[in-house]
Amino acid sequence: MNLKQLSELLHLSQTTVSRALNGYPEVSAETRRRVLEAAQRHGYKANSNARKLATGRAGAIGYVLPVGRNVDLDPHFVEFLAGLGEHALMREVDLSLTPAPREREQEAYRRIAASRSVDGVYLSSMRNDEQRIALVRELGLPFIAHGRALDPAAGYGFVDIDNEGAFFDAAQLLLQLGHRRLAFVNGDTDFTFAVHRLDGVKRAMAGHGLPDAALRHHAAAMTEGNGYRLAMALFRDADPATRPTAVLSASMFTTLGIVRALDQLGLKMPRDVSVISHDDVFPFLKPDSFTVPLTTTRSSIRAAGARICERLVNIITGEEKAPLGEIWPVELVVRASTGPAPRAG
Amino acid sequence: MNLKQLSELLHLSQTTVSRALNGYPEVSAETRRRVLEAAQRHGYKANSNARKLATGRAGAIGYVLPVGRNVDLDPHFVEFLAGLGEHALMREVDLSLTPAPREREQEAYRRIAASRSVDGVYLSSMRNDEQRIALVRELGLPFIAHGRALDPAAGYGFVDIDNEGAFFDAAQLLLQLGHRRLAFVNGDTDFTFAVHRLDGVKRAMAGHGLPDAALRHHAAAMTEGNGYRLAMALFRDADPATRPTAVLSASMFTTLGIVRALDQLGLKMPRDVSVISHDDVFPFLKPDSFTVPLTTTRSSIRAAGARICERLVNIITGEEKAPLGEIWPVELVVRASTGPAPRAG
DNA sequence: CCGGTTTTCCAAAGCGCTTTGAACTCGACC
DNA sequence: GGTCGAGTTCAAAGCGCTTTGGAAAACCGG
Repeated sequence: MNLKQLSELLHLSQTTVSRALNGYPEVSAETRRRVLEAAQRHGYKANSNARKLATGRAGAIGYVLPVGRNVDLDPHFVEFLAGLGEHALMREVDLSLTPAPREREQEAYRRIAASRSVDGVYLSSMRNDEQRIALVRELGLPFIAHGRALDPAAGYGFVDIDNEGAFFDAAQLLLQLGHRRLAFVNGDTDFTFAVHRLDGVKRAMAGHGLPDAALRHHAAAMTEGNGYRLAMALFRDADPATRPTAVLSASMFTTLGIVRALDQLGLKMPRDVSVISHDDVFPFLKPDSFTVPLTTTRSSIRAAGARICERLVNIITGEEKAPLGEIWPVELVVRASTGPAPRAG
Repeated sequence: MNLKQLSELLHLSQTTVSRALNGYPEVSAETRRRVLEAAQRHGYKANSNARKLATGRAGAIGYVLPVGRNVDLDPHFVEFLAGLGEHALMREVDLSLTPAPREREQEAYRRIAASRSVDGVYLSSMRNDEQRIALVRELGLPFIAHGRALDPAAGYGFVDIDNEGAFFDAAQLLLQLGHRRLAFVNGDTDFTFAVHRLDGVKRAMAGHGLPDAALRHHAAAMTEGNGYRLAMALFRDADPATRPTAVLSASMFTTLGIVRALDQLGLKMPRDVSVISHDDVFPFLKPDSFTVPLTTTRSSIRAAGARICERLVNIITGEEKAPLGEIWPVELVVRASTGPAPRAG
């Protein structure tokens, strides 16, 4: 059933039927009722491709999905997607994923832009050497970033969390508890979020007169295995008098590994080691259900997904005309994994 | 730049340019070269919506993304997506996600079908009372299922793993090791995979003369918290003479909780309790990096994603004309978490 | 050199929708 | 009675591509 058939059936023009369906005012109430009723009865739905062609709007937002043999999608992506999806539903937009390996990312964006298959895109996993912003700008593709580039010369829309502040607060708490030998199991510092977090920790340390070099810092992919390995390297065979007394962890997955290593080495939280983890709020893995409930810096990535979608749609429709950066505060939730530093000796 | 402009630029008709670009034979090598070169130079890309309208093909596969306040997307979805994406890239199809709450799922499929925004869909998380198969059939929407309905009257394409066999093998191993009191922390038995797994465990038990009632079976969402809670319920304050000596776990997340509970209760694997977990192969959480490496039933969900995409595209193009069920064997990987049952007493 | 292929190219007709510009109806108003 | 404006409806022109049904050009053997 297409528009032509429906309009013939109703003895009306396609114009009128189209307008009745799309809620334009210049059609009588009675006609609209008839049209709606007939459309309903015959299960008529406008062909989305025809509509897209005619209007120039795609009714979808895009994302370039990084794929490749050794690319692991962040598991938090699914939470982000859930948030995005919830809002997308309200605004009746679809989400179009274009898979692309990193080296063909540019090409993918160009294709998206030229083929007009989406109305806008969101960028995530912002890197230090971020190229995409200039690219999508050049392409005239409306966009919003989840996270931000290092370069503060922003002028584009983004939603980010206050990574610097979060890890400042976390480190600050540890320092106030008397810890002086801190370790930080960070994410890959090619990404800006990891850089910001490191900055936060350093700032807190500087505030207590500690040099950057006093921090045991490790950057790696945020997997359970890496958390375990790094914690083992830090604590196995380490002199209790010089080993770290507190660990900051960038994700619940690394924390999982860290906790496992501590367990195995017989180190107790918070007696021997205090631990603070970042928590993106992942329903399958909750910090308060750990044996020793974890102190965390908490920020819902799902909420971020919803907000990203909301703002991107607004940017596309023009409701948001001068996109700006938005930085969310992060809660520090103190639970049982943090405590006073063990007495020296 | 559109086709018309490009063709004028080349002093050729749109027909010829279109054909040159799309690899049709009726165009001279020289002309094709010129066209390709010009298209390249001016960055011409066919408008995807126009093309879709003209060809009737969408160049995308669809998925109805379950969303809602209390719906948690399975974290494995991201791995599945990675696999799907890898193949989608090769076949140059996009992935279109249509968010929908469960109660408006039907509507979403109808909309997808009527608006022809995708060429086919895949279904996942198959339920016992699966309605979607009949629906997409009625809608004439090409589809493939990840997993399968209970009803063996198949006749549709699916890719599933041998859940029954996997858990039969796992239970069998435990039984052969002398375990007689088994517990099974299963996933939600509204889903068929959980039912199949339970069947497998029961079959193995029956083979050893054990009644179904001898199994401590618990079905719940596969979260770390649930694993912990259920393991605690099984082992805390339990008489060592009657408590389970082995636990089967449906996912690495529940296993995480189970292991935590055992740790906390001072129970050692495999001395006090043997554990076998199902492992979907999640790079952020590996069974062989556990303190006690876990015996697992292993099957890559990423590989399944790739295969699903491959077959769905084939079904759409008609290369696969009589879609059939495909059931993958599951490896049983024996590591250190399983051992002989503790001596009675 | 000619009729018949084969190769190469083209004009025009869709695909199914939106939207412009015009027309038609009808009561109101002067 | 004529004009005006509001309220309805419509025909037709796109949107940018693919594809059908030729036609022109080039090639071929006889």
